[in-house]
Amino acid sequence: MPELPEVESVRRDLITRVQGNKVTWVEPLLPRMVKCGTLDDIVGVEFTSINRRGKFLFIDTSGEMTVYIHLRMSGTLVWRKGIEDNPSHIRIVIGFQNGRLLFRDPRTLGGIWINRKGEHPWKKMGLEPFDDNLTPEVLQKLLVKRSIPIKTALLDQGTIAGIGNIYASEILFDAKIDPRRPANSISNGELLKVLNSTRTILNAAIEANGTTLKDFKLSNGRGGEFANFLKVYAKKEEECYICKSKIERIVQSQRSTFFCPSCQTN
DNA sequence: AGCGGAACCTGTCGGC
DNA sequence: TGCCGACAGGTTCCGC
Repeated sequence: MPELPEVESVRRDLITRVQGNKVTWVEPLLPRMVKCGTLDDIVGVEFTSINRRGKFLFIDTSGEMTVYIHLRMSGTLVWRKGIEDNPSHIRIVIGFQNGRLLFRDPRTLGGIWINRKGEHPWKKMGLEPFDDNLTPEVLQKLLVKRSIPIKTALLDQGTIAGIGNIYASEILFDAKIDPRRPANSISNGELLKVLNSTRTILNAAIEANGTTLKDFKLSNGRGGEFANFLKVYAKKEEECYICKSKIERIVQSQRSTFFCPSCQTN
């Protein structure tokens, strides 16, 4: 479910809920979602800062451990301050004196890692989209041996961190590039367009608190507003707002891709 | 090394 | 109403 803008929105939201708070109790209702370490190791420590890398949230603590959270497809974090019953599909509970943070995840694909400081759970992670070191030249070097479609390459977290299925389609529409083109056929000038579109779209999506199509919610239960600004994603058979052609849906790497066959011809 | 496809899960929705 | 396949904001693993 959540891509970079959604995770970033969750991060900003969490700062207002749990930054500076001390964990007083934990409850791993679905233990297999604790991917590494044990929740017991964070009882008694303070959450000192809430950070993000790609689609991972990570929380620095006053103790020895860092808490990493990945929401995968259907994860959300829910804040409850009273003693009401939990909503459905709560897998992990992190309790504080003033409330509790609930990791809700119907599909149970998400996870939490309790790692020693500096030991992150990801193997390969590209530069952050807003990193000044991310240039067309860097991208070209990453893609030169890759014959997979550019859309699929954008989903690879080793290319640019944080892009997912919605924004990959939106970015390529904005850059006017055919999602089916081999990644290593994209010129430097076009990679600059991809980069600019990535930044424009992710920025706008963060400002809108992300995209809520169905499940995505912030800890207060509210969704993001960027669905109102999507140009192609989930718009099969609708008219392209620029040229009035019908938006098409194709499948690449077992995922939906949406694009305008007339605007994205290069 | 790079690629395609299956696997991991559960829920929902549309068609017949 | 009920069943069944398609589909869902993601990643990892396995064989070629």
